[in-house]
Amino acid sequence: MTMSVINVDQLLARATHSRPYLEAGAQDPLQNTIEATGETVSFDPNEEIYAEEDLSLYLYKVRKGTVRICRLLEDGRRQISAFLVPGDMFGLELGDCHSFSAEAVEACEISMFDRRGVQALAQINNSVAMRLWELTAQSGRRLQEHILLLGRMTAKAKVATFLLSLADRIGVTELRLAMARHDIGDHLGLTLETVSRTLTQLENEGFIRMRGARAIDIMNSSALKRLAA
Amino acid sequence: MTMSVINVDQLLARATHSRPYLEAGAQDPLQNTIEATGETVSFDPNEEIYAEEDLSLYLYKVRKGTVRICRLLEDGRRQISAFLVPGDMFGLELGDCHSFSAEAVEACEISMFDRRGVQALAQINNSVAMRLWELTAQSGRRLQEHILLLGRMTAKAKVATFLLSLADRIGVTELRLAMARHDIGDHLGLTLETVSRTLTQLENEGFIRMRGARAIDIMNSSALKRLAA
DNA sequence: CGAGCGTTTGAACAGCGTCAAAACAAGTGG
DNA sequence: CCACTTGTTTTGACGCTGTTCAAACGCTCG
Repeated sequence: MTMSVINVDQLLARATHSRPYLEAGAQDPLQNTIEATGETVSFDPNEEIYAEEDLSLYLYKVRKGTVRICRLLEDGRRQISAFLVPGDMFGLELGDCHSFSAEAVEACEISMFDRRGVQALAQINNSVAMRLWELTAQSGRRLQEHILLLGRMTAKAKVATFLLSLADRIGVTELRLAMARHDIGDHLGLTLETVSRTLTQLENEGFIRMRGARAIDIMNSSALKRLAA
Repeated sequence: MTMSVINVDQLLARATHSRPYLEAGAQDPLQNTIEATGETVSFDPNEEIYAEEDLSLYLYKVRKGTVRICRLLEDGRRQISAFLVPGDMFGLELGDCHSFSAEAVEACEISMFDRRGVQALAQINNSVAMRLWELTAQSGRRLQEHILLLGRMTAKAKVATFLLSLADRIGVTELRLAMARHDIGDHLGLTLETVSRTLTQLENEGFIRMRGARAIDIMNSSALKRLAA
């Protein structure tokens, strides 16, 4: 990974300039001001973007590829709280340190914005502050949904929900999974073996079709939804 | 439950007045401006504060008692994503509708603030906007921790973690549980029977002592922490 | 072609859920 | 003050879902 650091003053300057434009009705001030300053950086598969306890220096946006947000326990257990796909932002946390790590699942391109610059911008530009809140609130809602899944669903319902939400977020029913069974298991609170068994079961029952382990076609979306409930 | 509605203009007026004060270094603008306008309301045990899909009209703060945030599935399964204790705020969500319901676990006193007023205030007062973001970010971090618990912990570790976090948030090692075994189970992704069995097991092993079902003393906090990990 | 992962599949096991009953607590009315 | 009711908690027996351990299979890439 290589990158050049973004200048805070530059950010603030852009913010000031963009103000009249924003007041004229721009939809996403964060898009318009900050994103333009972001430096896009490449990460290799399984490369760490930041670790737990790392200083929180940047706000990130996925351009290409898939990112996982993880917590690790000493004995090797891992929980992936979310997968992020192009368009998703991450890295915005309370305090100066990350409480979770972020890793590239596959080769990724990720835009990085100076966190302090963004926060300074939020101080003077209310639309930016509101947008930051929206981002955080949206991720909160997803976490709530995931809590329901982890706490109250069977393996079958978990996998079905996972496939559907992935299809929904990407916008296609022919999925190419970027992540290994192991990653899916650590996301759904299952072992990789259970994920594998459940997928073959879903295939045998006609809900999905697999063209190789990573390419999954959803054959009957509404029937899958019934499983997921 | 009875209450009088809060006036938006009143809120905005207070916000304007409080500005010089805030700029002089107030710690929590939300505290100083909005909270002063809140109407405190009483709820009975198990009374619903708001339902899923209800219009999101207020921002709430727990004064006394305990609140649970729930999701329900058609077949009766329930997931409690959080318990809230005095000092916690809730009800702040993306969009105009709630995606979760909130219920009083025991008799509660809760302050309510007009949501639109708060948001209007956030538009003109940046400290308020930042505070709203902090609230959301903090609840997000708790949700992440809970995801780790649900996905990767055994029943024993779940219950141990629950007791410790409750003790930590209340600030005492002699707990009086406001909620039933059933509520705890729906929070930890367990059945009420498993919660009960696990508690008696923890008592037999000397980690806790029970003086009646709802009064639990943590005898060995550091040993309990080791279980929780 | 062979080495190294990732995936699938199998068999045995265990943790937790389910069902059922009993013990307990708290409130109600006689 | 006691009998009765209702809801919560505990305890037991049993079974199922998902884990663990192990082996075979199949990609992908030197």
